[in-house]
Amino acid sequence: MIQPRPRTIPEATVARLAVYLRVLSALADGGRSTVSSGELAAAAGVNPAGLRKDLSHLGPCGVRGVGYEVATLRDRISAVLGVERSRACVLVGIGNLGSALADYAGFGSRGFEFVGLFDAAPARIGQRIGGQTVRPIDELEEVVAATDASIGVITTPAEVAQSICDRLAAAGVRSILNFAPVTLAAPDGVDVRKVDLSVELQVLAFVGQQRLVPAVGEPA
Amino acid sequence: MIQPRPRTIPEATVARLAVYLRVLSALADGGRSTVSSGELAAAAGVNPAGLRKDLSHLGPCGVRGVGYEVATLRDRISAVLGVERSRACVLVGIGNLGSALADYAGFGSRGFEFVGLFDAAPARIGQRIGGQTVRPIDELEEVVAATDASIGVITTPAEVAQSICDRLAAAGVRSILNFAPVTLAAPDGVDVRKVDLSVELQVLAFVGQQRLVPAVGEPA
DNA sequence: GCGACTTTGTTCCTGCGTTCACAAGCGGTT
DNA sequence: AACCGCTTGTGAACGCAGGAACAAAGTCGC
Repeated sequence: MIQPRPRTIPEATVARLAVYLRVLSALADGGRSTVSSGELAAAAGVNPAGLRKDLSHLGPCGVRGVGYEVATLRDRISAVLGVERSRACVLVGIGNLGSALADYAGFGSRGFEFVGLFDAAPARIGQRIGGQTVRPIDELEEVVAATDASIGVITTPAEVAQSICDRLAAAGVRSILNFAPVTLAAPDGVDVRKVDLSVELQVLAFVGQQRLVPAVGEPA
Repeated sequence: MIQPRPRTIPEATVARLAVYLRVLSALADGGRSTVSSGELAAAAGVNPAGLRKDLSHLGPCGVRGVGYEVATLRDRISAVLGVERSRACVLVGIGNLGSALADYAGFGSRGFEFVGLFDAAPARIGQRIGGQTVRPIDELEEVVAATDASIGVITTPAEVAQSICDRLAAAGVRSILNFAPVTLAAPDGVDVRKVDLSVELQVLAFVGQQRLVPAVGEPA
C-alpha cells in the first residue's frame, strides 16, 4: 500500500497533463488505440522528451517499442487529476464572462460542477444559465455550506473582488480562481490563482512588437 | 541615440510590468506621488527584490532613499509596453466569451482597439457589442487588410479554430490569442498564445487536493 | 529461437527565473 | 558641513523547468 511516486507533481506538468488528457480523449473518440510519445507531443504542441518526463510522474504506463495505449493512459491521467470525482464550484459575478464560464460545457466533463451562481444585480437574479439559477449574493455562505463547495470563481468587477474573496474564504472555500484585474489577498490555506486576460493580450502584443525591431543596435 | 538596454525583456517580466502598471494607475488616481518597492510589491503580490529587478530592465527610474515617482514610473512602463500606440485587433467567435472580451473596457485603456468582430451564426450578425457591429466571417480578410490589424483573438468552438487561425495568418495577422481548447499550428512569424480556462481550473483543483493529502507516507 | 528495430524511461546538462544579500546613493537632520 | 537612516540597483547562489542523449525493454520478422 505504499506509494513510491514522489507524490509531488510540478505545476507545469499538471497543466500539460490536462492538455494531454484532452488530446487523448479526442484520439479515443477517433477510434485510435495506441499513440507514440512523438505523435502525442506533436498534437499537444510540446517536446516529446518533455512529454515522456511528464508521464513518468504517473509511473510506467507505456509499452516500449509500441507506445501508449490511448484508453489506459487517458484513464490514468483522469485518475491523477481527479476528474472522476465531481467538484462543487460556485461562481460569483454573472456578467458576460461569468455567463460564458457557467455555460461552458467543457467543465462538466472535467469533473467540475457549478452548484451556485451569484450576482448583485437584481435584474440578473432568477436567470437560468447552464442549468442553474442566478441567486443573490446574500445566499453565498449558505450555498457554500450546504454544497461543501471547495472552489470559487470570481468574475466580478475589480472593486468588489476582494470582499467576495474574503467571504468565500470565510465560508470555507479552499481554492479561488480570480478573473478580476486585482491582486487578491487571502488567508493561509486558501489558494488564489489569477487569470488576467488583458495581461495575456499585453504580453502577446509586446513580443510581437519586439520581434519587429530586433536589429536596432546589432553589433554589425 | 544608442540603446544601452539589453532590449530583451523576459516574458515573465513583461507580464508583471502590466500588473505594476495597473497598480500604479490606481495609486496615481488616489493622489499618491511616490511608492517604495516594498509597498508596490505587496500590492502586486510579488517579491520586492524581483520587482526591482523587473524595473531594472527599464533603466534606473527610482530615487534611492525615497522610492519611485508614481506618475513617472507609470509613464515609463506605458512607453515600454507600447500602451500609447493603439493596436488594431480582430475578434472571431462572438459567443459568451467573445462578447465579454469585446465589451471589456479595460482593453481600450491599454492600447487595444477591436476593429472587427466576426461570427458564423447569421443570428449574431448585425448585433452591436462594445461599439462594434458583428460581421460575417467572409469579411475577415477584407477587414484585416483595411485596418492592418496585427492581433487576432479566437473565441470560436474548437472545431473551427484551426481554420480561423490559418485565415488570420494568411491575412497578415502576426499575433494570435487562442481561447479555444485546441493546440493551434501557425506558420513561422506568427506567434500563438493559448489561454485555456479549464486547464486553469484543473490546476487549481489539483494543487488544492494535493494539499489535503500531504502526509500519506510521511517518514514519521 | 534469435537478431534488429522501435519506443519508452531516465539521466545529464544547460539555461532561465527567482531569491537572498550587499554596496551605492540620496535626503533629512543636527 | 557631516552623519545617519532609508531605499534602490546589482551581483551571486539556489532551485527548477526544458532539451538532448543514452540505456533498458519489448515486439516484429526471419
